[in-house]
Amino acid sequence: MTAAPARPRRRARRGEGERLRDEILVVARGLLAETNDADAVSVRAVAERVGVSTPSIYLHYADKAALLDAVCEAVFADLDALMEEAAATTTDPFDGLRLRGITYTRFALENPEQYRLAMMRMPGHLDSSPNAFTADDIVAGPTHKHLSDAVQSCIDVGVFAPGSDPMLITTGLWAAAHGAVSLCLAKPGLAGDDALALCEMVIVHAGLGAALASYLGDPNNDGGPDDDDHVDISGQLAAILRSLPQL
Amino acid sequence: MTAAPARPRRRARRGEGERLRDEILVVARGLLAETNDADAVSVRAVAERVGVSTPSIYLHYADKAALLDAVCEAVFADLDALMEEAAATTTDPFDGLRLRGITYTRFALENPEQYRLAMMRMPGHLDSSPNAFTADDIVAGPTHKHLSDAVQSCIDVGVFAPGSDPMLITTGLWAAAHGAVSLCLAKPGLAGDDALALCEMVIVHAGLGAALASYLGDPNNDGGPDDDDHVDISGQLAAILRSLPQL
DNA sequence: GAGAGTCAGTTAGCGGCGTTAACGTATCTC
DNA sequence: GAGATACGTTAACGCCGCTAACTGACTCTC
Repeated sequence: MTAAPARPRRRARRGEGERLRDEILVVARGLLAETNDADAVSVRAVAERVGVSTPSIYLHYADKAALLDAVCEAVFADLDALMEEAAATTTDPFDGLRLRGITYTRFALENPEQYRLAMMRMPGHLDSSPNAFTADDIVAGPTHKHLSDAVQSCIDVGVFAPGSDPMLITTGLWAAAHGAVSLCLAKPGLAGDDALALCEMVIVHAGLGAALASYLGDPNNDGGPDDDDHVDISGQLAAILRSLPQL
Repeated sequence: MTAAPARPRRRARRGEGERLRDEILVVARGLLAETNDADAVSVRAVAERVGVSTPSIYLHYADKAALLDAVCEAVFADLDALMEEAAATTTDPFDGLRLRGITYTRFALENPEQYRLAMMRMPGHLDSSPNAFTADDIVAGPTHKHLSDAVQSCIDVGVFAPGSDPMLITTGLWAAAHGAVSLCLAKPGLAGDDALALCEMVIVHAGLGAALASYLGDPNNDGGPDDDDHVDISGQLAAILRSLPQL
């Protein structure tokens, strides 16, 4: 059986071809959420569930990758709103970064397969299209913009040293949050029983580290390529840290 | 043609069944390195290249996932040695952490598909076996041990505050390095033209952040679940950082 | 209202994949 | 030489993504 829909689908009227497109998207997204397995979201399975023949999918999506991309896009459209909603609960810029990060990682932990599709695929693969979520999409998207604005606010209040590159810090923070959450997803158990707690720790550390580095001037990055002046980094750092007041 | 080997393969002698197992592993690893695409490493392609029929693979590996796991294991066996070699060039514990991290990320950037297979796959997928590189394998492996020893050395010299949990810090540093490199692999262009530089930055920031946090006592983690005492975190932090001596 | 056009699908099929069942055959033991 | 058996082979199943070719229903024009 190619498809045996209980009620044999009223065919779309003349101008309503787009209706099926949306229906396919909804079904694919639902199937992905149910199975948490992108392999289970086959073109055939989606078509059957929609109640339509397999090749009909290709009338609305160029290939499977395009369909999955659309699903990711739909899912990620919610993420930025969630992050900004979370950040709105504080007025402190540094805390805003933290809240955004926590929301980001929680979202990923709650939508693992969607996150994997959007952020853990490598370009050039069979199941990955050229139109997929690229670096350009990330930088152009609202999330990156909101994040870098928050970083700029931190620069303004002096958490990051004046003159710091907000884009670089933004990317670094994103990388840290992504690393924590993707590691938790790929290697469950590594973070113990509270993955979100590890993610928060990594995020906070990344923020603090970026702040400290911006004021210290990155060690090992000061003397050109051949800086084998083996100073006692650990000793100096420890001395500085020991003399710190409690927060 | 199922396989047309130039010289029609001498069949293994009675006790030498294991020879083919190794040969398959070598071919699979080579194919992966050549194509940089796990999808190109099909059971059929490997078999043809070895000069053997497809089902013969299953005499030596339970399924495709098991074969890929074996490839990953073989590749990653080199990584720990590389990292320790790099760390041996310094006596400073904190610098040792940094060098290990850089070596780790460089290895991943140079062996992207192998790294992806080992660290960016999620369990429960079709191409992922239960025997795959798990959290337990990581913790039990030499790399994690060497890394946590180095973290302990940093605690001993006071870079991380006395009483810090070395395992937690180790996992956090690993997450940061993983995040930087996996983001560079999944979203090329995000790090600009020098992915390794971004990775190094993220690694250094993670280390500095963990150090600073260990002495500050994590802010936002001090007052129990309902710590809505909205102190001016950014202001306090900025004040502390501004008073820092130059390294 | 009859014919033309085209939108929105269908049926049939290709080549590839991972995997299994059933069958051969070279090699060693006695 | 006669089994026994380790080491493979041939054939096939059911999935997959994807394409070519066709058809029926609607709508527009004359």
